[in-house]
Amino acid sequence: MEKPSRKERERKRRREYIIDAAEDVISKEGFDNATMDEIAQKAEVAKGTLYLHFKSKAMVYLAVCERGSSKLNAELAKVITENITGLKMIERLGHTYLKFVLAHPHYFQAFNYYEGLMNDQSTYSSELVTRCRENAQEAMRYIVRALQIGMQDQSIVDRYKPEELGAIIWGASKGIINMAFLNQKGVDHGPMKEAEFELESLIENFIQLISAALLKSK
Amino acid sequence: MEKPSRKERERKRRREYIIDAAEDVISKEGFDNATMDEIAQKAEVAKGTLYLHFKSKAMVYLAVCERGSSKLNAELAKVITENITGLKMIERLGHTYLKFVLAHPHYFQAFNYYEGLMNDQSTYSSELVTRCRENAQEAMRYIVRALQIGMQDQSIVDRYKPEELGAIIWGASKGIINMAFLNQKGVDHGPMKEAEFELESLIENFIQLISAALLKSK
DNA sequence: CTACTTTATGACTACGAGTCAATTTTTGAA
DNA sequence: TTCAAAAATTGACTCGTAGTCATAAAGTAG
Repeated sequence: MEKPSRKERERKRRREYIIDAAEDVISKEGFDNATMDEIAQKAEVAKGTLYLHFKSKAMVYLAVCERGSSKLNAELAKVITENITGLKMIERLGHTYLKFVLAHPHYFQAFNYYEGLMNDQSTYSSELVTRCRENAQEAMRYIVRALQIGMQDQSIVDRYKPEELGAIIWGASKGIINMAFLNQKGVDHGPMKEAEFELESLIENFIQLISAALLKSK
Repeated sequence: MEKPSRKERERKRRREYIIDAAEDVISKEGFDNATMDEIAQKAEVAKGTLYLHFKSKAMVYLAVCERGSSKLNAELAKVITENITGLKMIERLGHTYLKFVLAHPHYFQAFNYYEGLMNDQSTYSSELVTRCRENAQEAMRYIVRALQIGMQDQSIVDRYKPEELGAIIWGASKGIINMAFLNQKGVDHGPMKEAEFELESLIENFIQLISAALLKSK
């Protein structure tokens, strides 16, 4: 009989719709000011229904994080299939990431939310946390893959362990983009008031710097 | 007459004591779970008194951030006075930063809190926000200074603008340390489960990578 | 149609941030 | 030393929001 399956799909659809609503509210109100009541209203369900699908507000936010990181991974995956050198791939991954967070700033906030949660109470474990973590691991694996390709095709020095280098590049990219984001908010926020660096130029130079360090000079 | 000054000092002392209490509570309960009531109790004042010194919970947290960044800057400043090459200074700054956040994880969380605030509502402005921002700028300026020294003493290539490079190194360092922190929480958290990278080794390699990119090879 | 199960609802509770009228302490003039 | 005005302190209170749960509605099947 198809009924359990149909019901399951129905449930999934409703869940996705709630996440849509959450994204709307978050984008409009900001992460801190969004309320469960608002999200419920936007999703056209009662608050109680929200809690049938998500155990807590944090879980809703993590669902947004999961969706965002899945979307990001889909774009990163595309880069890996391109027929270019490993070094060029690293550059392309950086640009793809940058473009993604510029296009979807609320996902970037969701990523930060996830990390904040993990930092605060490691006592968090759930299906969603696991999936967010796995997505982050996957993103990093694309970088590692590009590094391996680059070491193979001789475009990248093989002095480093790709896994460790991948972690470094991933972390550093997030840090730089985070900082650059701060600078966009308000005229003179962020630590770089005096110099008017553009987010793009900053990332551009970072990629260049990494390339310089990775370049097989010979 | 000394009275207004004495009163002022008295007030300052009380304020510092409240920040002490906030740090205690934050360290024990975590940033999210800390409550104003707890902080008040720890500081041995009524909640109302807390609000005479700080306009909101956010301001208490920003005060912690400001104190932390001031302490960090004091340590970074010491490095700048050492009689070493600019390149070596960059390494030493990185290690100093790492040591600091390991010793005071709650300050690191406070830094992240500040950045989260700035990301969420740019509509925040106050004496404290300004000071936190200035402290962040100061930290970055130490890096820039080291880069300039390095370019002077020929230990660092002068291909890049020191200000921009400084921003990159500062942002990247924060990102890497943040990620490495995640990994410490719980056995298999963070995006680097499979490989057991140590925070230290990660930063070590990052510094090496930067050095490789900066090294004046000739 | 009916009895039973599943899903949805929103009034309600719990809790913590922030307020403020009342109280205590400090100050300084007489 | 006294006393009244000013300043500092208090904690009971309000208010908003996360999360709950008894009740109602919708769905299912015999």
